[in-house]
Amino acid sequence: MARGKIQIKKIENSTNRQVTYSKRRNGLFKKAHELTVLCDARVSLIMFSCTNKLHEYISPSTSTKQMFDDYQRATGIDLWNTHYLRMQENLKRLKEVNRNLRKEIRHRIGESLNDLSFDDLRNLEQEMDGAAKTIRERMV
Amino acid sequence: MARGKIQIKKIENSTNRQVTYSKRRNGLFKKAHELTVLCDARVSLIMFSCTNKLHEYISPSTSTKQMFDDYQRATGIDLWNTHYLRMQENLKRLKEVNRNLRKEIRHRIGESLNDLSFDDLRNLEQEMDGAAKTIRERMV
DNA sequence: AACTATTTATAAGA
DNA sequence: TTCTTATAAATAGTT
Repeated sequence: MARGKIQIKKIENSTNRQVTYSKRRNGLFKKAHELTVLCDARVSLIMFSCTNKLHEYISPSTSTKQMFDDYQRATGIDLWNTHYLRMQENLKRLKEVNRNLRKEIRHRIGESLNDLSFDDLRNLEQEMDGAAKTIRERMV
Repeated sequence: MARGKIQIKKIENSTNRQVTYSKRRNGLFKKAHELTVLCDARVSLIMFSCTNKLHEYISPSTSTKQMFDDYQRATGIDLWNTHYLRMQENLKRLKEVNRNLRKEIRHRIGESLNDLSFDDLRNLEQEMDGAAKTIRERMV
């Protein structure tokens, strides 16, 4: 029996804490579902116990991902930032590679030669002659 | 006074629905906070009313973003997927472009010539000769 | 927003 | 863990 007002402070006895967590978790889920149905609302309820066990409730009309997306839209907070940053770095790196490949092609068609030293030019010229020769042999 | 069991089904009168939403929302927040304190748990509670107004509770010891990250880690579900799908397509496109640039370079050093028609080869040869000439002029 | 009759949740004991 | 039950808390309907 519930004897006396309960105090809202951490339950120190870990067994009691676990039991209370389990009971109240179910209570919260029930309330969340009732709110969903009664008021046609969408509810996402995620909890981690102090032992980091995950429990969640999500309104049947939606999904956790949808709620996250909607939350982000509603708050303007970029929850994806970390992941996004990693991909952005990847993109940047690829664009740099792309730029260098284009530059190399320009050199091979005789453009942007200012980039190159005399030695570079000599090597390039020899490569070009060799390649042209290979191509001519191919065409016979 | 609460007269008779309430039925758990959508409240059709929109004023009543709004009032009930507001009351029960507060009840849910209170319960969520009590669970947080009593049981040392972390709770994220996000709701959208049927008019799409956002309300949320988050345990003081954490943040919504942290909860999303932890949720993702705990479930293994990649919630970022949709979000980075567009970036992934961008990455794929850039890789394809880079692949083509590399192929063009190979042609210009006399490799992978099987890809090319006779006309391609002739055009390439002429480009190469012109470029080699430009380079030689440069070296003078 | 406040009231209150009831229902509902739940703490502790079994 | 599940059930019981005394009591606290929430709340539906009303004002």
